[in-house]
Amino acid sequence: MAFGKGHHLHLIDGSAFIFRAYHALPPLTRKSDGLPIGAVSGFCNMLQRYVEGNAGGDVTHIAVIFDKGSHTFRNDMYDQYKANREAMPEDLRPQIPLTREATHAFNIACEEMEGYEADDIIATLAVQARNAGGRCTIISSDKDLMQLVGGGVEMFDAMKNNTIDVEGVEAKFGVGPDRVVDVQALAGDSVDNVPGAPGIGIKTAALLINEYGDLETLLDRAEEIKQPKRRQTLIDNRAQIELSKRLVQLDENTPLTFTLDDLEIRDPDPQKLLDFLTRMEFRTLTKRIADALKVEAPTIPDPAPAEDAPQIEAPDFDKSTYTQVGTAEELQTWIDKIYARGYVAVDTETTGLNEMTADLVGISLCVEAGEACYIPLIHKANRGDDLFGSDDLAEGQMPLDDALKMLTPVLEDPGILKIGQNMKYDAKIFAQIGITLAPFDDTMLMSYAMHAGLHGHGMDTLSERYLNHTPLPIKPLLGSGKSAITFDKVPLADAVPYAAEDADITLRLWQLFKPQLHRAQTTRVYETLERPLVPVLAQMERHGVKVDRDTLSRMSNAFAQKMGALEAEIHELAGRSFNVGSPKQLGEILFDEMGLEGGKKGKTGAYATGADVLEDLATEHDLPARVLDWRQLSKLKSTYTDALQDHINPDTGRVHTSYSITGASTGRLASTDPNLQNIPIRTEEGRRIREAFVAEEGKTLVALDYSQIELRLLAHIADIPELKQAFADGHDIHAMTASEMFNVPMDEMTSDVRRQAKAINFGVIYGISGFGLARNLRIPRAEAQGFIDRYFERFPGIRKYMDDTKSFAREHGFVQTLFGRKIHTPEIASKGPRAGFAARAAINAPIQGTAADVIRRAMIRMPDAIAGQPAKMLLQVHDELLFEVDQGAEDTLIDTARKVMEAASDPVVKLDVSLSVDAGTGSNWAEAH
DNA sequence: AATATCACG
DNA sequence: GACGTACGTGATATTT
Repeated sequence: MAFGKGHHLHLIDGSAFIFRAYHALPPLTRKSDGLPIGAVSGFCNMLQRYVEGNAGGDVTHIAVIFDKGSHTFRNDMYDQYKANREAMPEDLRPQIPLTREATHAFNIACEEMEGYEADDIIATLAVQARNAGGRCTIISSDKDLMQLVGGGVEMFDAMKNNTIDVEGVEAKFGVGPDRVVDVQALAGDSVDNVPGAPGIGIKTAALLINEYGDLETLLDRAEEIKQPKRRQTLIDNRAQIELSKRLVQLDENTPLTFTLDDLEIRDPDPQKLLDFLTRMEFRTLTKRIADALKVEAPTIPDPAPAEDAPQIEAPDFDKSTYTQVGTAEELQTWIDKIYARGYVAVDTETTGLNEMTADLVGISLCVEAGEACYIPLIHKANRGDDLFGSDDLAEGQMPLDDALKMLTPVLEDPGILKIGQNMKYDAKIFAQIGITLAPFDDTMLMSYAMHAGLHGHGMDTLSERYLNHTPLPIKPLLGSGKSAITFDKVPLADAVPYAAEDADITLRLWQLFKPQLHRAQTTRVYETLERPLVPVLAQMERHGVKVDRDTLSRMSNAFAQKMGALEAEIHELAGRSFNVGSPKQLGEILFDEMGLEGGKKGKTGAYATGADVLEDLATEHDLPARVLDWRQLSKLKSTYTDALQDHINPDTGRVHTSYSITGASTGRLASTDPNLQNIPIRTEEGRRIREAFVAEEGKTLVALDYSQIELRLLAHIADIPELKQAFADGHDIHAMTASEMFNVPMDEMTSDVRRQAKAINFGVIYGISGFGLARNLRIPRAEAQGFIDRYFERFPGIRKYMDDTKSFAREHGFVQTLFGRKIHTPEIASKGPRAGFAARAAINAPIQGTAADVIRRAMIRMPDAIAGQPAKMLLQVHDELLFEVDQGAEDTLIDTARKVMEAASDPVVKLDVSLSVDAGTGSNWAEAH
């Protein structure tokens, strides 16, 4: 039956798929010969997912459309068309023909045409489909295709998972699809190098087109335009605008050599498809598709090890080879294997995620890829959902004490390397029962040292990316929500494969990463900045900080009262009651019901009601000001005075945070459960929460913080003599900047002027923009830009640093700290606003990252330095360390700790600026700071 | 599960 | 009046 009513054609923009796949994935190579295949892999995955997602839908016809060659009829019209395109990356070029092959392998129509862009073919097909009475969905978010939308044609952005219809086009261009080319002709397109009219963007263009109806009328009647500059632009550039229109206008009459009927959906030939995937050596995808096609997955042989890059031969994952260890004899054979080898991958299973309260349930070991065991210790005989089940232990387990007696010498043997994934967790679990795990390697930290900025470092991510293997999920074992059980209730038949596999994966990752670490020259970072931090953090976390429940509870009550009063007042002012905590309802009250000006809706259609918006409104009305007060109290109560109480450990009376070593790409730590790195300090009311963080009876809290560490490092890294001098002279750096920028003598400096200068100094660290500074300081943009210009004039080295850093990142895909830590910035190569984000992140990363390295070094040296003193390090807050020390021993501690912190960069990095540390003491954190 | 908001350096 | 814009985090409440 010929294509017509009831048929639905899907057209995939092939180039868009390829580029997205290329940029979304790390540079994967085919194992056997090193051929880059990352983009092909991503392309196949996206294709597969797309086909899967539409199975059972109404799609009847499908095709992937590609560009062919770089020369098209548009180049004949205008030789600069797409002339500013960057050359295709070297490792992508060989993958292009493979994506065509992939499309054929999936048995999906694959079309291209010399001299035409993919967009023209798509346009022609879409129009044909529409004229035949059918529907067409274009899978692309390319704005050049938006002119086709309407009358049964729509677009689908597979990345954002949303459909672009006529309304979507109107939201983007301000005109309907039929006038999109007119707007594009005027606005031009920097990506495709379409000139358009200088100084006119989409907003203005839409305005003009809507006023005059269409481009031709507008150009004919250009004389009538009131704004002189705009009028002149249109008159002067008429030819260029008309050329632009011809460039953006898609050719709906491409001479196709096929018809819509040739695009009818076809089942793939399993043999052909699997052949292709096998040839590409896509292990995971081959398996998945074989499963979907209900045929046996072909095996992909591992390549022979090459001379220079030793490959470890690893068998496929096979959970049937994992064993359960239940007797002393069995355990002894494993211990013998460990001693024979000198290393072992270890993983613990516990009753929870909180190491302070979780109990050890079992231990898994792995000595060789595929050879792993699980030693269950306290698994229950019955599942937890059996209310009347006894607490009897399951069969086949060694007594806990016997097992630990045998394993402890191994775990503590200095000659046996223990390999783990996130060893801080296991080390804390073992520390609870008096076992000191050492020495160890940690695959999570190895990945962090090599891949920071590229992806997360959890086991699932690493296994999928580097072993092509999806680990067994824990969810089906534990359940979720109310019916969730702890691991000791998991039947051993399920527990053994799950637990043993984790150890197996860890060992394989270690075998893969260990040699790479050396090749990537990140060993020093791993050995000096990551691994030694683990025992230090484990100690701090286990020690915890004392938090006074009564203080928090009293504050909660006081906040609740104030909030109640404010809420009544707010409802009064609004004229009705509503949920003050709902930004959606608040926005409707403010902008719809009360009619306040300046309501801006975000992409979800809700009004923005952030603090900046409310502060502006506060000059007009009392309600926004009350809401701001209410929000502050609400935040303090829910996040701090209420929630912190729940984190007080009943056994220790202290709060034990958990630091994530790999959470922040720059090298900073992150603190969770609870986050103790964002306890309020900036407002008086919030600062009082720190009064609840107290020293134990007879002890004192000591806080030491680096003074202006990031600016000092900026002075060194960007090599700014004036800044270095100011630090050497002990001048207030923000005041000095203010003095320079605002022409205010130092002795007449007001705190407000200094505050502005401080914003500029920090702005520089963040990759400043006139817009950002203007918004931060609430000053006109031109004025902010003026400040920045003067700043760069005064400190030209700063601009050079920013430019140099950006080009380094573009060339290498990463930036580095003074200590060699690499922070990858893959998005720097992307187009559009993402590149801007990436550039600013690249500017910030060496500074923030070096500061993070410095305090890490101080922390690593601290335990030895203060050994013998009655003092404990409790918390780290990026540039601050908090200690608890016996009363009377404060001065000695401050003396020691300050020396360690100030000398932390020695001897690896010789800084041109000194590091300075401020100290404070008190019975609570508010006083000590 | 996503979004908005706001706490910190 | 092209465009969108400080860097790095985590927790909570509301809404989908």
